[in-house]
Amino acid sequence: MSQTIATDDKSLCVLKAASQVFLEHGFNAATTDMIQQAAGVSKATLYSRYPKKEALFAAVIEYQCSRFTRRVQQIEVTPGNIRKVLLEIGHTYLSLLLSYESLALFRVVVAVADKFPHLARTFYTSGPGTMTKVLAAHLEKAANAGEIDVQVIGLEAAATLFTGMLRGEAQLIALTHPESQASEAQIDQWVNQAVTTFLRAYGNADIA
Amino acid sequence: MSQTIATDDKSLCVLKAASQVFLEHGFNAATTDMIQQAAGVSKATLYSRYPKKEALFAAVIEYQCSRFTRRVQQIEVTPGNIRKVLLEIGHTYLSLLLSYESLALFRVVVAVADKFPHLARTFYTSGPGTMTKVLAAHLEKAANAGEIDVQVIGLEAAATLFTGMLRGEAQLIALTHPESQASEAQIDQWVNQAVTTFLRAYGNADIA
DNA sequence: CATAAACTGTACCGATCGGTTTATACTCCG
DNA sequence: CGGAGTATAAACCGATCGGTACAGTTTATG
Repeated sequence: MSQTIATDDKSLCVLKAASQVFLEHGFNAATTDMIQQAAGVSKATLYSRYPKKEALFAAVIEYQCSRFTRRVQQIEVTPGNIRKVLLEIGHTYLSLLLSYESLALFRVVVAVADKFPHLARTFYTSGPGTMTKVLAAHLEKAANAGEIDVQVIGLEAAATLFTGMLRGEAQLIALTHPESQASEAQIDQWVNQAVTTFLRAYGNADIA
Repeated sequence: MSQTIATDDKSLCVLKAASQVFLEHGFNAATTDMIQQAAGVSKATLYSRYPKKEALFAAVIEYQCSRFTRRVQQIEVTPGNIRKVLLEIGHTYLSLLLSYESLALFRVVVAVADKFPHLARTFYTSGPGTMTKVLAAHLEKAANAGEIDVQVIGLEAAATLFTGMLRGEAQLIALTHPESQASEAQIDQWVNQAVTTFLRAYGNADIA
């Protein structure tokens, strides 16, 4: 556990290089030679830090998950009405989700979920789990302010439904069309549709 | 193209065996020996039908996609109000989506999307694309009957938002928790939440 | 400078895998 | 009967990969 987090200059260097290689090629196709070369480090050094390929892979995934969690938690919104808040959160989250690293992490983790169930669960908690919590907190504030009413389904369910709408089509297209990058306008459209729908369902009439 | 579809007894046998092996292990981890053994066929026969591992893989994915499309198109609903229709479609689709084969197909296709962009696009069109079309048709009927009003965003956008809500959390949990199978009650809850939210947003008041 | 530790580059081992070849048997058709 | 075509099991080839061994070089320390 203490060794999964790089405490060393070289360890961190290896971790970053391994992140690149694993995220680009996946677990099987990534070779230790590629990682060693990308890190500018000899094979012996690599194996002195991480005894097996699987251990290095686990460290990489946990590292990337923690980075992702941090970026989700750092999402800040300028105060305003709930529509503006949702638009801002939605745009930031969707942009993050459609970034190369997020998509690659998703691909890799899902691909090896059977082999590393522990990492898959960590990914779920780090990504969607954290986002649900963050969003639920904002929804609660809006509910207390009387801007929305989600009593019918609860805060968390409302949050996951919103992120579901947000993510749904966008992530699917990004995953299955790896050569094309979503435009900013396209992202805005997805966010707008999700926010509009959510507020029509749970926003108070004078806001929607 | 004409050879990607099995016209032969043995070809079909190989295709089915290869489906099992590829869906379970992914492209890299699946070996031609495993496929040959599962098909009860010699290596020479296998290579006489599909010249390379990649060709066999492509045939498998296309085959599975076409099966998936057929199953989506065959979703039939007993006539009734839009809420009942959405509940029924939602339940059927979500059950299909959370089945072992669907999840495995998703995992495999997404994992190799960079290597086989063509297959990834085929998957998108076969799965979510078809579902959107089917659902949009039902929504159109409901709109003509005055049960819903989706003029604000359009039929297709409404359909993708609904499937997004439906799929969102459910598929994510299934993908990252491979050892646990979603219960029927859990599926019902997801469907109910999505339908409720959708109708609160776009259903006419006397129905919601 | 001396010593120990760590690093490097490379060669190597054993295993696996995609794909080919071979030697043999079965089946159909004239 | 006989030959063409196709099936099979099994050995085999070349390449790749995870991991180890090792001889020599750098670096930190006292």
